[in-house]
Amino acid sequence: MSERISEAELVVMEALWSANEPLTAAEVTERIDASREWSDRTVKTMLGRLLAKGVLAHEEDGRRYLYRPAVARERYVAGESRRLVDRLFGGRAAPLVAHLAEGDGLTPDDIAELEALLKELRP
Amino acid sequence: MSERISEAELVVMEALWSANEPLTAAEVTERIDASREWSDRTVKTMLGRLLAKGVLAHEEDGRRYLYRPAVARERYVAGESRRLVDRLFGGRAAPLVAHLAEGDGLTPDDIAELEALLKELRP
DNA sequence: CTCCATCGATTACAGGTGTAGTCGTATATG
DNA sequence: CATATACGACTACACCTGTAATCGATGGAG
Repeated sequence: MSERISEAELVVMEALWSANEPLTAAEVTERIDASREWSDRTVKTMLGRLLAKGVLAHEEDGRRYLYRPAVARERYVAGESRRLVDRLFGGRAAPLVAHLAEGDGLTPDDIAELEALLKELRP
Repeated sequence: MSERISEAELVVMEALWSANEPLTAAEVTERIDASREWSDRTVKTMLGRLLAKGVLAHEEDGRRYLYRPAVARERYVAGESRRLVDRLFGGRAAPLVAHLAEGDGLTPDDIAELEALLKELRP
């Protein structure tokens, strides 16, 4: 089910997650070109690998494919977050936040948002 | 300065970070064997690569080396945390905490700790 | 009907990673 | 001193990743 997604592959996934409909390879490439300068070949390689990993699905549309995420972004992001917290903080989130805070990682907005969030979580 | 540390390499770094003194390759291997089952060759390969990446330093002790971290764990952990937040949350920490909370990632202790932390950060 | 553009599939290839094995040398053992 | 051993350096090799190029089929242009 959930093979790891590499960084370059993630760029492609983001393009598909942010579209709310299945895209052709060409459309994916267009949506990426803005930032990165990848050839369409490169994008197709990524699409193929993501298909093989099972994190993309494709429907046939004539002789081409329409690609669509097979894994929700929420799910992926939650998994990666957990991995990091487990690997580096023994599974505890508080030290992570402490680290982010230390390096000016938290804006006043973040702080307010977190306080609101915690208020909700408190029993 | 800060090349990326792979997952297997991280295991070796953790052994050295948790020791408060320089260790020989054999000592590093011992400290790892508890959990993983790596041959001493494998550990030596990691040590060599970490040296090449500049995240370890070594002093000679007779004809062997004593290895010692050249990068503080704090620094590494802060960097990795930032990378994740940038990649997946557009640089904002609050959504990360929200995700962790959602998946039972926060214990009541965590919540209390975070509230205390935020209280300090608030201007 | 012919030829070109396009599509997915397959192949390429260098650098990183996981997991060792081999080599030459120095040292401890007998 | 001779030899087994332990050390670091170098080598191995399959798989993943980033970044494409090539191939065979097909559909559209003329």
